[in-house]
Amino acid sequence: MTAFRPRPEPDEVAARVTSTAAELLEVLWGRASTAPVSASQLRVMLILEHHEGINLRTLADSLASTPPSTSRLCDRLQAAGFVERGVSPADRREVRLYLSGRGRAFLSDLRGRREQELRSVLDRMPAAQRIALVQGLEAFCDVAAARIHDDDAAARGRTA
Amino acid sequence: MTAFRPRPEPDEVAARVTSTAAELLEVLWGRASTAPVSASQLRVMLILEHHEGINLRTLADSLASTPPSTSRLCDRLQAAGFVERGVSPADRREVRLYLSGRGRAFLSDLRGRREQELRSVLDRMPAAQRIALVQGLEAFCDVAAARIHDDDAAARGRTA
DNA sequence: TATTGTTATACTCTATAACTATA
DNA sequence: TATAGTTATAGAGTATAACAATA
Repeated sequence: MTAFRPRPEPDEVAARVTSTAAELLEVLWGRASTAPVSASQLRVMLILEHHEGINLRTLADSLASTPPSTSRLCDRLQAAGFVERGVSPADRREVRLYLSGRGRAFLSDLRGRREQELRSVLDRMPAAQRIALVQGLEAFCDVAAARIHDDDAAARGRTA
Repeated sequence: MTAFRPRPEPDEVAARVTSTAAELLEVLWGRASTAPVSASQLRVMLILEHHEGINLRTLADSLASTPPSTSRLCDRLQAAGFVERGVSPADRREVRLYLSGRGRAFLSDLRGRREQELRSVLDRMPAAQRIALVQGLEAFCDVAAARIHDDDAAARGRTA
């Protein structure tokens, strides 16, 4: 089906396996309902969780979306009580966005339900492979978080 | 932030780490554009890839969606040339759905771009952890695929 | 004049209800 | 009558363009 590949690189194998695992996880997590929060709203909350007081334009950039769409998303999240708007003391044009207590509680609950789905798989794995998985994923998280952070900083540099 | 947890179980740690890794990956992959295919359309194509000739109702169930929404999704995928509709020989009410050659080519290209994003992380990991990750994820994929397959079969049992 | 955010409008995705065709 | 699929209608998400308020 795919083109001929002589001696696949180790990183290529790793990328293929990780890609497959992620697609399976997407199916698995599709079962842990995020209601009453949509996927888009969830992305907003995940960003707000780590960027207290971010303004609307930066949030739109982080979503790779536009200010009008993001504004409407925040309208509904605010109406639902998961997000709060405030005015910037420095610049009265700017809106400052916060995750409410209810918003944080919701994320915590959702993570609990998703991790339960995960455990149903992890429980059935041989212990040695599970330990290897954790060790590998911890390193993966370190590198991925650093990369995402660096890219965000670079994007701010270009914008500012 | 979270409740007191005496002696966390190994599986709990594994679930938390996997959950974190998945959230990071979601951000990372958000950068590999799926245009001109929406997220919903992509889910349809991923299911059709492994279920040749599935009918519309079963596809809707697999998406945890409804027949009308799924029908419209297929309208657009068909118009774009990624999906084909056929009539069932056994029951003329049923539609049989297929991924077209263009559809398969698109998935292959998307996977290539996503795996490139992944490699940018994997390349920066220590070799030992990368090997551990692959070993762990292979076992994860085996168990997850089996679980998803079992659940699908059980769902068919309840419906039929 | 430039920037931040919102409102106006149009298209996609989603759901429920009503409908057509087949079994 | 029951089932497979589509059409009708309404609400949410998204984008571009036009606008208001502030810098």
